[in-house]
Amino acid sequence: MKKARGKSIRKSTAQGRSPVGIRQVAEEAGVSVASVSRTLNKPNSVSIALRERVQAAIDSLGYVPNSAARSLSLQRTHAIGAIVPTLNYSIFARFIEAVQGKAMQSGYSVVLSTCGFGPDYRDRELEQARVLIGHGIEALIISGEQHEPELYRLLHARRIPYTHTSVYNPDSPHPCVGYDNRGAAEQVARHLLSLGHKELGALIGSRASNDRMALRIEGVRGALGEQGLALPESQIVERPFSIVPAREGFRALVQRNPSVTAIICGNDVLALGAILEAQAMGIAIPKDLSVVGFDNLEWAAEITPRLTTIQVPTYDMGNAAADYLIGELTGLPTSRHTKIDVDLILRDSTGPAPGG
Amino acid sequence: MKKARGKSIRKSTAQGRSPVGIRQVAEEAGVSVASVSRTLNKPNSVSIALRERVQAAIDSLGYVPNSAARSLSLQRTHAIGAIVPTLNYSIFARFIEAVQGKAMQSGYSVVLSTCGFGPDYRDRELEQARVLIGHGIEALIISGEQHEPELYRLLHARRIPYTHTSVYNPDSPHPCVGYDNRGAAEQVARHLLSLGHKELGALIGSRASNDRMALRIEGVRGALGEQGLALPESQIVERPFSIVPAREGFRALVQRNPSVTAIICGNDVLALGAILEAQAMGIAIPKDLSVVGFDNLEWAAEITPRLTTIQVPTYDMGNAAADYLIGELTGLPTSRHTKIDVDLILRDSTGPAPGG
DNA sequence: ACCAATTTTGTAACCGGTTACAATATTTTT
DNA sequence: AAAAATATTGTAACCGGTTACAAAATTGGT
Repeated sequence: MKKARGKSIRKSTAQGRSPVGIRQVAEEAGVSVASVSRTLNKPNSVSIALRERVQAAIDSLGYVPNSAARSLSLQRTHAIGAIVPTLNYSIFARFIEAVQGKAMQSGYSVVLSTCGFGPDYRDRELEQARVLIGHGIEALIISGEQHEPELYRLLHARRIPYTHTSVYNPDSPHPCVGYDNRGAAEQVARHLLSLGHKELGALIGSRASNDRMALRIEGVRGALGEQGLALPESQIVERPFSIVPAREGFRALVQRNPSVTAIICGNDVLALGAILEAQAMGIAIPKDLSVVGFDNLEWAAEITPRLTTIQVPTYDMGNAAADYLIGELTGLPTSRHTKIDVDLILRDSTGPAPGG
Repeated sequence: MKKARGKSIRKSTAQGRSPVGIRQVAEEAGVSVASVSRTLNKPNSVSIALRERVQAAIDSLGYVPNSAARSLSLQRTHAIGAIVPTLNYSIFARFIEAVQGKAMQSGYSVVLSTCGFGPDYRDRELEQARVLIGHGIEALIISGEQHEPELYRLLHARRIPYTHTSVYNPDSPHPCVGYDNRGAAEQVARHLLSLGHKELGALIGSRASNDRMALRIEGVRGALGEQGLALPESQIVERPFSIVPAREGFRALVQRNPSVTAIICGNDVLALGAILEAQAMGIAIPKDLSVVGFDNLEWAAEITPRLTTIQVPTYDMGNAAADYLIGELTGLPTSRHTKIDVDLILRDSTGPAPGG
């Protein structure tokens, strides 16, 4: 049963990788494989003469280490996974960019997936997570705080550090890096209340597939409740984060609730849709109606009227999330719950309630 | 010199991975490792009884295959790399989203990097590419057609398939999936010429760090040249792709060249900046001045005036790029140069030249 | 110059999968 | 029922790095 697989005739398929391994380098340099490995990984533990000999061999053979072998041996892949709903919204794009930058600084790569904003986002997320885990990620970033229990089971079973993002919940058993959605929405509502608004409307994303939206509605209701006011479901409209649906949603909302004097939007895109449609309908902002956004996208300060919105330091959040996970992976002290501060930016899209 | 590394006492660090390997599963199920591997990879080659026994063992032990070992053995990582200038511009974000979706369908993961829009983008790109290659990517997507020669050397040495994107150049020795930047710009210029415009301005990104911009200027000059017209450097302004610099650039451009009646912008964000600043300056669009964008971002049809721009099917481009590389990797027939068609969308930001 | 302490280098056993080949079990053919 | 063809299973040698331990070489002290 003994047999020797062709060693001299290496795989030579069209796609064949370079047949230069550490052993070839060792032979070329006339040293042992250990010395080559050491030259690469801790050059100081090796004499200068040997180091130079090895380096020459590496250069002449064009040797490049095999990452899979290295990963297998070290039991480390140096890959971090991230799943966001979409990249097509600049908040997430910027977030990922920050994560990637931080990760790279520490020698990690980012493997990316998106799960969409659909009602099945949890299943899709789980599916993506399986692929990422299958790819060997050492840590995982997920968005929001509603996820399949199976996802957590997978992560725990493999002891993969992870963190929620875009949410801050110090009481959660899960780590998180994010902001206080409820508090931010409260702040928005209080601002409107202070301007004399009593009847609010909300143009948001689907709560069923975006837990941040649900938290923000809670926040609005909390602030209203303090004044004995309420936000009935009929004054809430859920629409996808796109301008056209936002316009249509805005129209439905104000036509159904003519007494509403201010609209809280789930993000700046919805707010933009609201403003555009209001303009088309001849509704003056903020004279007839106030509009508040969320995220403070680049153009929020440039449109007319300039948009009152919540400023989210997405880049900081990405850095913090990456820091947390890398800290966990390298055994550094970390805190499970990181709060990212957001600010209400007052601009021209909010004003006193009409006839207030 | 003989020694046995503890086999019974596996690594048990805090970060230690699950010690369940294929051999443990085999033992639990009372079969050989080959059978376990076969159960996982070609279930049909194994009897039902054995398959069920193995599956039970896998479930009871919570076995998850080690991707590094698999990669090492198969000499495949199933990872594709992608480097884009930034994710913070929806064209690239959508592109990556498409690539990722396609890749996942074929069982590949996407490892992502950004290299920015700075003058040093080539070096940063090379650096990122090194990391990605070190991570074991099997193919690489890069943006545009200007790259460090060293990058190509690296890719060729490892026989890593790659493709340029956002550019279409059938004469290039390099594969590409993209559109004809020169032709698209020609089309834009001809449209303006047909409206009677004779003095054009260009508000674009840095040509030095974005080869697409240079190609488009060539296109504009080509179309103008046919009519004996020209686009002097003084009528070209380069600015970062952000609203604030765009506004400032627009102002500089029109103040320096009062006779310009139409402005071709490098993308829709620059065009938006131009429109906003024009409005602030009391310049009527399109009556006094025509503005054309590029990319047809979501809001281009929604702003006032609706933006005339070039529609780029970014999603298709991402799909095509992924298809090309996966085709290369799996030995399918592919074509080196894939053209993505773009269209000029005529809207309200362009009109007859004033007094024409 | 001689022996101990220290530094440098080499050997070979891992990491956890895949798979060629051999051996055994089952089905089909004669 | 025996022989031949086919299907199933097992053994162990890979993939290409890292590193514990041993051995060799160098340095230092007296």
